Amino acid sequence: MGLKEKCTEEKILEAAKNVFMKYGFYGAKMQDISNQAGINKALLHYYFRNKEKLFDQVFEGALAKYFEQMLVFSDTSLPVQERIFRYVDNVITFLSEYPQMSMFIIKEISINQEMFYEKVAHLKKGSRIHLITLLQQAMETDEIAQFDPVIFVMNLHSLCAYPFIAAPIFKAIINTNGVDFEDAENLKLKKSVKEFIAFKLTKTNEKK
Amino acid sequence: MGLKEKCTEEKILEAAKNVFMKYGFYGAKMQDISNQAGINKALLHYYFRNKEKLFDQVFEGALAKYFEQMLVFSDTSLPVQERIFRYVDNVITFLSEYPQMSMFIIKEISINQEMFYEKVAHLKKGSRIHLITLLQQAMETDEIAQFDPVIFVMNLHSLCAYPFIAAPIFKAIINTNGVDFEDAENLKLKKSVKEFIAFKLTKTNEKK
DNA sequence: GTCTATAATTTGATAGAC
DNA sequence: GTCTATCAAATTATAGAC
Repeated sequence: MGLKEKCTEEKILEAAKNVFMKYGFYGAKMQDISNQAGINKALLHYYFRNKEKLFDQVFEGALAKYFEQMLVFSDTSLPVQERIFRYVDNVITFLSEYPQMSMFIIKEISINQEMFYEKVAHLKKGSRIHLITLLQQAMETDEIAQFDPVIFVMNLHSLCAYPFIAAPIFKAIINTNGVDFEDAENLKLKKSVKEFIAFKLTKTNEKK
Repeated sequence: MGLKEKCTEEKILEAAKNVFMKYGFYGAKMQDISNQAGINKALLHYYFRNKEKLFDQVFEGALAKYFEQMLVFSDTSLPVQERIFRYVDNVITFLSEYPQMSMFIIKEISINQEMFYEKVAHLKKGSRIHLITLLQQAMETDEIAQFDPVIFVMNLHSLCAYPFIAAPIFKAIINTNGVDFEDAENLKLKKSVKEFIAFKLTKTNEKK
């Protein structure tokens, strides 16, 4: 495969990523994608056969990147809290580069759940440690405090992902109040999330 | 307007709400809506002229309901923390009834931002107290601890809204682990969010 | 008000020249 | 590999009978 060929394919994938992420599968138009890639519409079909296959490639890439962020949970050389801290750093940095990533993945999954189960099964192969399992084990050895791990994981993901999902609405509301929520806020967000983690992992008041 | 007429219009709106929320504007098909409403496709146009106008009605209704949840911030008879607690109860109960609400609103806004600014401007007329303003005032009078109100509001909305947004993906991941995240978890979620609020509002360690 | 039938438009996909 | 021209299918919207 020549250099030019690969270049066109990448231009298409890049454009497809942008358009699919913004508009979703149905909202994205092949014409838009080819325009943004600066090539002819017929070439999309030449390289990817049809819309669905092009979408799949974009979607799988996004999902894989998202799951990649969680590899740090498996780093047994670090204490549990430190692993979670690093995950927070990773995922917030990652999402500030791809702010529409969470929304894209979730929206497409909510429309077509079956698709997801296949892809996840594939990604789980990587023998990674699940955060919930990790927390349960750390509670048994008293490395961390006792709490509901499911709720905690939900809270954690909420704190990290939602600010980017809700950026459009939040910006609109906040900006009308004279405050500005931009990338510079990421540091504050990381700090706040870690504060929450430390609070949950070290507090001693939740023993039912 | 007769009884039967109103009933048809409501059946359409109900069906349109379901279909638009699940599939978004582009993914929703007029045929699906009419099928689900149990009426003929042409009637959609008779009552609402076109797809866009039908969508607008659904969207505005959703947005208004969401903003309605925040009225409790203006209840000056309650202490600040109690207002926020009640908001958490309200919004989580509300979202468990309409779990696709947040996603729907955010997704459509991210596609068409201009639309939103009009609608928000309209909704802000209601002389309601903005939570950020409320927090700032409470900090000045030392009713609550000092912290960044913007990050806090972001955290708060994250903790409440994201679990419902991410329900499809979270269910898929968690369930494969043998755990189940269902409506019964709402109480635990409320408790956890309130714990976070109390922690932020009463802690004394953040003075830079 | 409600339906059937059909027009008009959009859009994904293909054929074939270069 | 890339383009133009065109097809085929899906979908919004309308016309007109009842």
